[in-house]
Amino acid sequence: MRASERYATVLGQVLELSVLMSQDMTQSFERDGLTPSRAHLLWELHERGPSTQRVLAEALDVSPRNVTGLVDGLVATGFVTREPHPTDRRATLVCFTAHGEHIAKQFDDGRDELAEVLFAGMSERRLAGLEKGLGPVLERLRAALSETKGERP
Amino acid sequence: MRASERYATVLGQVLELSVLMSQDMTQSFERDGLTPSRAHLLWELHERGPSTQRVLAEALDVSPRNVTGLVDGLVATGFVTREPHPTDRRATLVCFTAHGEHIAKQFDDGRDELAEVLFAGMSERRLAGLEKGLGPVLERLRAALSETKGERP
DNA sequence: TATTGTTATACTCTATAACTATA
DNA sequence: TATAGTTATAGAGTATAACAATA
Repeated sequence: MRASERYATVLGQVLELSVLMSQDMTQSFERDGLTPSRAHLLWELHERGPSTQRVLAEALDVSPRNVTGLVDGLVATGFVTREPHPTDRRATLVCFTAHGEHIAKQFDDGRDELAEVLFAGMSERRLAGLEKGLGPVLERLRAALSETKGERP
Repeated sequence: MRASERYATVLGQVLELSVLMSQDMTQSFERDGLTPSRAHLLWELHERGPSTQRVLAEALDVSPRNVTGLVDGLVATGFVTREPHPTDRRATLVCFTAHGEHIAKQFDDGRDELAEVLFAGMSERRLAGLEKGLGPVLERLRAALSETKGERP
């Protein structure tokens, strides 16, 4: 098989994988009454602990105004609260409620379950091959994206 | 390395890949003044040739009303036209303009470029490893998704 | 003066339900 | 009666710009 054909085959797999993963993610979020964007915010909050909206806006690469809306929704549905920032009276700290914390922890479990679904019973050799193949692909994709992002300031 | 650790590593790669791919797709679409959803419609139209909105709605897994809006936008920006269906006067055929056709063909080129970015210079062996690793992952993910989809009728 | 978050406004994507014209 | 596409309505996600309170 020629290289260009192999490229097309593997790229097809990568593209399908990307589509299916995003479907899978979306479905898991909906399970808990969350939208994808709100779940993403919860995930970042889980990673960082109580954060200002400014920090969340940067983490999500989204406008501050947008974070206002997402946090509004999460407050209304009982996932997070807005607490006063201890030293900066302009800022608010977004914090988990007990329920929000619980759901966020389930994200970790969901990840483990997904890993089990995808890889259970795969040989160590096959897994290593996958890892070594994906590594350079990711590096190149990261590089390509940061280039094109830098091009438009 | 234990299997569960390997799982976590590879799953991390897969998740990042999925996020980066969707970023890459989004950026390429924007390049031509398109939104992601409209570009997706164009892609399906490119695959199928002139199609009714009903067919597009099913292909995109989206409501007929939504297709009306997407086609409205694409007509307004000169990518497609609505033509009368030759035998069914209820239906309209969505067809490319010359400009739309041209952009849709560029999608194919973009795919080739992306393949080049991701895989150029990779050994045949590494590529084969990647392909053989991704195959079963995709199968399992497809199966998992069709299961959960079937669960909620 | 600069930063945090908000209000104001607008556009895209999405859905369901009711309706028109046709099959 | 069923289907193709529309109007009507609604909600989420996104953005920019102007503004208040605070740093």
